[in-house]
Amino acid sequence: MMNDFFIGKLQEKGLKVTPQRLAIYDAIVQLKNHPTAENIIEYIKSNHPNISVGTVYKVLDSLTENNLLKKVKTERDIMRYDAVLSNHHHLYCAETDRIEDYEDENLNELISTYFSKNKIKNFKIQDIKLQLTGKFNN
Amino acid sequence: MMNDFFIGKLQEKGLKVTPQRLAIYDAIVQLKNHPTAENIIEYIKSNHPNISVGTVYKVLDSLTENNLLKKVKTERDIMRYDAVLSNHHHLYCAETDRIEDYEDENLNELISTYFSKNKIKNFKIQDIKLQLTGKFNN
DNA sequence: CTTCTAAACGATAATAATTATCTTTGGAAA
DNA sequence: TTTCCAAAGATAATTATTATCGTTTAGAAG
Repeated sequence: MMNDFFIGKLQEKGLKVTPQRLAIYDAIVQLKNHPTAENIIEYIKSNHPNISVGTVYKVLDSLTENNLLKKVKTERDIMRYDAVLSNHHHLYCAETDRIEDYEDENLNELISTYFSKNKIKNFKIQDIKLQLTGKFNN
Repeated sequence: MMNDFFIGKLQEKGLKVTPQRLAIYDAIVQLKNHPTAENIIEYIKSNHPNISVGTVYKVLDSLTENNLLKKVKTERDIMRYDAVLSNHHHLYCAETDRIEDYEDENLNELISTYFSKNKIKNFKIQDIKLQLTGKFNN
């Protein structure tokens, strides 16, 4: 089951497995479009009517700190969250604020090969992320 | 002179050339590290003690709308601004929040060639931006 | 050089997202 | 069962940003 991975990760990090954490994580997985805190609250409201806004932010924060989630930043000043942890890039439409994950091993290969041949002076790369801005056809 | 370019751009866009706009633009150019609105206000306070916070935000907004500035987003929820308009990428250190511009025509070439051969289905690319996270050596 | 007017500014209030504080709770461990 | 602490809930506070609105000013026109 999907959540077994997440439960395992929580335990591995010494974080308690709580209904709130499960619900929030599940919401991010279900809400494909890299939801905001507000989206998440809205989504889980039916099952968890009493969840506190502060709790959602705290959970998002601790999960991010523990690398169980990633923050996604856009042009707007609202933080969004991503449950996909594998190395991937983002397709972003500025008009609709839609974000989709884009995985491309060949591209990663190409870029990291490039940088292994062309070092940047005074900078040690830890992560390379591509933001592809444009328009979705559907 | 540096500002002639900017003044020309303002006029071209039908925007009035005001001391505030000149000061704000100059601040962003001088403050190398992609300043926040607050950084800018702090910087120009000596010459323009009476500048209003709202004005700074409005100027940043209209200059961004008119493509005289670019917004730069980081993990943090503070917007930062960039006066360099040529196509470039960013080197970003999450620890120090330092951001440097990174221009690399060969890399741009490499990536755009890749995407002209490998189209993304359902997505039309308008802009490709690389966020290189890591550490500066100085 | 004056006049005129929309654009821009300054001051201030308002909003929205996020964070902090403080109390309560629930479940693991003694 | 009692103790203990991480985590949740409620609420207040903060922070960046936006909106409002009266006043000023850039710059075109006379």
